[in-house]
Amino acid sequence: MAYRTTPKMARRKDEHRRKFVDSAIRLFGRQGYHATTVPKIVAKSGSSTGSFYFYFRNKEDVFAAALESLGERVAAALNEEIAKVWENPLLQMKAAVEALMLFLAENPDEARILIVESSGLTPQLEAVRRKIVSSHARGVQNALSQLSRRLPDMDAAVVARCWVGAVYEAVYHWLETPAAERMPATRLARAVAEFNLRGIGAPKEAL
Amino acid sequence: MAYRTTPKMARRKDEHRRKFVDSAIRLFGRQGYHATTVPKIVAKSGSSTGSFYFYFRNKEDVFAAALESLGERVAAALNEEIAKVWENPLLQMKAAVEALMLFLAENPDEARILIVESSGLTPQLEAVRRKIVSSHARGVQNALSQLSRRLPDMDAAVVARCWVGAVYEAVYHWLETPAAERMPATRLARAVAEFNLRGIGAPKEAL
Amino acid sequence: MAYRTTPKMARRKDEHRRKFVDSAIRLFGRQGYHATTVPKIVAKSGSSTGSFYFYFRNKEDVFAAALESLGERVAAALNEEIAKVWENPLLQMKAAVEALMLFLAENPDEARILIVESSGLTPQLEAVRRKIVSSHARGVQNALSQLSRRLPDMDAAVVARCWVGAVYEAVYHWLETPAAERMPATRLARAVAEFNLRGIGAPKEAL
Amino acid sequence: MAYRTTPKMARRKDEHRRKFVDSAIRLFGRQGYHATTVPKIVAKSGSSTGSFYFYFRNKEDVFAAALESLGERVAAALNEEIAKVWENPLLQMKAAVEALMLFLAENPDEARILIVESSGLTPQLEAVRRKIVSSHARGVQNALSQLSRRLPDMDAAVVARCWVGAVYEAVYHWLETPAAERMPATRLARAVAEFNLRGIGAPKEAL
DNA sequence: GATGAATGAGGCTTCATTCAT
DNA sequence: CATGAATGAAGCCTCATTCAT
Repeated sequence: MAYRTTPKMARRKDEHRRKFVDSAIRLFGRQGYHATTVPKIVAKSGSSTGSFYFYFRNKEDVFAAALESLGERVAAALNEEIAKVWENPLLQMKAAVEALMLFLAENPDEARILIVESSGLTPQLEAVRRKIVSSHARGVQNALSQLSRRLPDMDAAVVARCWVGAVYEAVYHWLETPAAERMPATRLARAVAEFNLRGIGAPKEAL
Repeated sequence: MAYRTTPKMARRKDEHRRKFVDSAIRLFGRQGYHATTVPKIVAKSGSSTGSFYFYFRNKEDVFAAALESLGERVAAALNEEIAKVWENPLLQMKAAVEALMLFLAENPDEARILIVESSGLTPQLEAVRRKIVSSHARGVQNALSQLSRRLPDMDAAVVARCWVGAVYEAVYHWLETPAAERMPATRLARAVAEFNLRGIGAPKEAL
Repeated sequence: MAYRTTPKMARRKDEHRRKFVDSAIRLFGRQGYHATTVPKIVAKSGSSTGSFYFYFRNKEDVFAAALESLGERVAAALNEEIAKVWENPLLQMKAAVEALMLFLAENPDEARILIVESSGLTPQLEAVRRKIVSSHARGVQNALSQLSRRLPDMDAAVVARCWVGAVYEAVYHWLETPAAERMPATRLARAVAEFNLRGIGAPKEAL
Repeated sequence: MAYRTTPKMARRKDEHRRKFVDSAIRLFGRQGYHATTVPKIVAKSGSSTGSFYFYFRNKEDVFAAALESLGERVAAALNEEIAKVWENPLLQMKAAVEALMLFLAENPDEARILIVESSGLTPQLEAVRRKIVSSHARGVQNALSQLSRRLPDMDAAVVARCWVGAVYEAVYHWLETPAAERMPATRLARAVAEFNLRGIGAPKEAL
């Protein structure tokens, strides 16, 4: 009678699904959305077409899953660093830039997906991407609002976008540079953080 | 008799080719690289498949042509504005941001091609794109080097990337915003210019 | 201990199987053979794929079961009505047409399966279908043979087919007509019965 | 300049398209709609997938084309025979049944498509089928209306359906019968014609 | 007996590109 | 030079069926 879903089965299912997402991240990050075909994801996962479509509605759906998984990890990395300096908004902002940059520098596939591959796709995916990017921008906007007395008058939304754009482009360029010619990631992170802090008009001591 | 090509014929040929490039820009800008098919370009150009492949090696080739055409127009727009304030590097930088932003805001198809659609493509195309983006960054870097005595020590290359990234992301977000909710392009341009100038440590008077 | 199957279990088993057949009839009747997928039948039955394949060899097998179930019900309906007028072959034929038509009109899913959905399938299924249709035709043929003296010379087998074809096509067309524009089923039944009786050369009084 | 479409090219195009339709009729008639795959049609046509989709929007589209081609041929066959007896509606009806039956008996693939394969498909195809079948039914209805004074009161639309249904089922059954056991097609045609004429109440002399 | 995850063959379709006219 | 019909590789996805639990 009714061998219902055992916990063991559930775990296997989760792992199977995660295997797909992981393979997808690797492929999307390296070959891009369009060059990554479902058969490739399936092959890399060591699974079957049928299973793929058991777990995902379609290719777009895995991409969304990849993006979400990635978003969670970025958020976790950011929050951890920000929490360490909770008492000071300026330090938070600096920590945020640096944490984000380091995460992206250390996870190039994820970085490419977030920065270049997830634009210009379907509205669905744009929405997922926007959720992630906006959460970065919003973090900046929040911090800015707490600092408003001490900072020059600015259009917070625009500034937040500049802030994010500076990070993304810097990382992207860094990733495109042959590894041998790259500066250390930490130095890159610091430079971008300084640019951004100056951009929002932070006092020199904060740098 | 039998001279091969009259000047008139050459002009006609150029026009034919240009028609393809123009159609391609409109389509790539609105539908993206992959959604834009060769048949669509041909149809919009009122020409034929055969002619298309007479003028371009393949689809990638029109995209490159579109990108180059676009790059020239951006450069022209930038140079014109920069030339007006040639005596002052800081003013030049401000003029550059504003000119670039206005150009992109007024040419959304071109903007989308440059910012979002040309990522994740073949190395060939990435190279063309990078050439354009880098030319912007290089302009910034040059200006910076002239100012170095008056500005804080910075990693000029990184700063230049931040600078470009801020512009692109701000425009991108602006373009994605429904037209009814957008701020005026000029205000956006000024806000970004200020962010960037502050980012490079320009004195307050320069803003 | 260890008797294998109690009567109660057997009943449960039957019910389980019948649930599948009923769901299948609904789906085959409304969506057709090919549009009806095994997962759909399973879902509608509130059961599981595994169980489905325990009770049926394959999809074709449920369809056959559906067809057979349907055949039995049609036969029962016919026999009941025919029995009421057992003494008079002409009345029997009239009763048969009317009973068949009313059954089909009242059971549109069954009608569609019998008339339209079961064509163009495998030889196996065609055989099952033909068995049912032929049983109708045979009934007609039998009745005809009893009447042969009073009726014009005819090819009984052909006439029987015409008889059945007239019924099916009339019902089919009636079912395809939007409910609002349909004539009452009883009137349809009478009209077809008259056509058929005239067709076999029945005297006017019999109509 | 401008080697526009020559007549020769146009003819080739027509022939290419017709080759597809012919192959499709053979396959649809023998294997049915679902068992007939696009690859099979392509193979039988000795052409290529690309060409197929150049001439037809999709599989449904060839089926419609096949149905239409078939409809035209049936109509032509009917009209020819009917024209020979234009002065007498009853003779017309008889001629119509016989012509239709002979056409179907001589073109079994077409017959199967019309009678069994074209039901229960998409609304689009149903519409095409209905157009053909209705043209038969309408022919009957018209003839009936001219005879109404001399015939018993009947529901003309229903009678027309019965008429068509009788023809179809009789032919279908005849086609399913092994060739060795079949009666001659002409005898079948006459038997069905008589059934139908009696069905509409034609006087004995007309048979 | 029951469950539902897993499989993979194969269908439909698109589109970049070639080539005869 | 121009035209557009022709090609076929390859992608996405469905679904009947199996099998471990």
